[in-house]
Amino acid sequence: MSFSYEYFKSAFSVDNVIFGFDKTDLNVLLIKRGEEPFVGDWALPGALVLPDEDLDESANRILKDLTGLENVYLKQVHTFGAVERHPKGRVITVAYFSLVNTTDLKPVAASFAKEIKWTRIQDIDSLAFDHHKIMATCLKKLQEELRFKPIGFELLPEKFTLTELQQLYEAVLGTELDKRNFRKKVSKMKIIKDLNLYQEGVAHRPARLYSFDEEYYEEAVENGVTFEL
Amino acid sequence: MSFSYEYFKSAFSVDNVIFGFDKTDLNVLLIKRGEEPFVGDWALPGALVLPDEDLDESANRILKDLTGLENVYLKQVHTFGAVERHPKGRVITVAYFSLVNTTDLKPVAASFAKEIKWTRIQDIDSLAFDHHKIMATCLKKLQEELRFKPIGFELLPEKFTLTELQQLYEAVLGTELDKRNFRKKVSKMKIIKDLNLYQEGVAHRPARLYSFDEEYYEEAVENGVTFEL
DNA sequence: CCAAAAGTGTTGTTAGTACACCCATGG
DNA sequence: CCATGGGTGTACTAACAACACTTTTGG
Repeated sequence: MSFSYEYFKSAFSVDNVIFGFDKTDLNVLLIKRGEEPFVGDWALPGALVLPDEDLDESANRILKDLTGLENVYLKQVHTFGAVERHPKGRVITVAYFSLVNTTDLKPVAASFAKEIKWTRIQDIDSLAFDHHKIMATCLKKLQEELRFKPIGFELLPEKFTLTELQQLYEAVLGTELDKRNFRKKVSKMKIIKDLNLYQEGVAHRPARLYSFDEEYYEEAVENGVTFEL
Repeated sequence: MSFSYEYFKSAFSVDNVIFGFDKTDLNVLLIKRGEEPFVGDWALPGALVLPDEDLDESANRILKDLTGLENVYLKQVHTFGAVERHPKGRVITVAYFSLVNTTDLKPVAASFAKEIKWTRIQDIDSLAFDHHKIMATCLKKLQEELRFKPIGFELLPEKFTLTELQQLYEAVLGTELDKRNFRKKVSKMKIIKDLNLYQEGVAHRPARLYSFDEEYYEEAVENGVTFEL
């Protein structure tokens, strides 16, 4: 392949906005950069795309390096290619977001990071490169998706209560929701299963536990069940 | 910028699905390729991204070369980066669609094309590279956008009738719509202006002409007025 | 028995859907 | 006067929004 040489020198990267949820807040996994440029600044985890690697694979690799997780909800959002976005040359980056269940999850700083941490979206101020814009774009996309597809379950543990589900929606959408209307709507869709189990050891009436019903879920994600809340 | 050299040889391109509408059908502008690979096959118009060119600029350039048009509705849709998608090397392509009003428009075959033509979407069978998949993805995106944003006007001439608008929605969404309900919905949104003008020279009762009201339109596009039809 | 969160129905309002006839023009 | 598409209203149904009290548990 000669024409890229003749053309110009450039690179592709993938940046991944990894969302997690912890009972009340929506969080993003950030790394502290260990390399120039922007050493010591917080940034989104990302990597150059390998020669024999599809874009989705690359996003999955980043996710696995940091969290050990595979087969997680992953969505390509937008490609950022402003000429000056990388101070050292032309780097076009494809942004993805992923949704992970953070229960029992200990992220580890991979090779390209000095440090790693979950940060509440409302606490993120500035990030390296144009990563703040990338994060904002991915958040907006997540909000849109959540309104029309039942992907919220991806952020929750296997067993969850309806209140947890509602808090998740409230955290992502940044709104308050009516408890009764929320439950009415959720139960009308057929995607959750009542496990006939209850919370234990809580100082109040224990909540029923639910899991989501994969059978209905798949088609609901495809066909975009309206989940306007 | 050294690391791209050390890394691997690759190129970025942009492919543009240019949609037009001609009273009854949704069309896409296709070119007949004048270069290897796939010489003589029909393909989407596309180009390599120039060193000092943003992605959106690149998509605009393709559009201007072929149609002479500028300041047209243009939307980035998805980036395709399968390792084997280009037989001569690694080329990652960013797909855009644009919406153009085809009245008084004569597209010209630019340098990279031997021939150019509007093709009805239902008549497109196979295309070079993975362009059929790209086209299908962009069509799906257009359909989604059209349901929630009033972007259909971009495909129509300045003055249009409500029946033309309805036929456009039917062509894009591939459904039939009820005339009275359609009109009710359109008039509830504040984005079109009655010009108090009528069609001339038609062998039936002449239809009123409308144009869209840019003042309301801008915010409706931003905020995503529900235009579910 | 107190604190804390779980759970549960009804009513009014709004948007959606289905449907059929008369009107204005050119030929 | 005929053919063609333009234009209009109503009744039924389904979804949405607002709202307050009783239940179950741990401490």
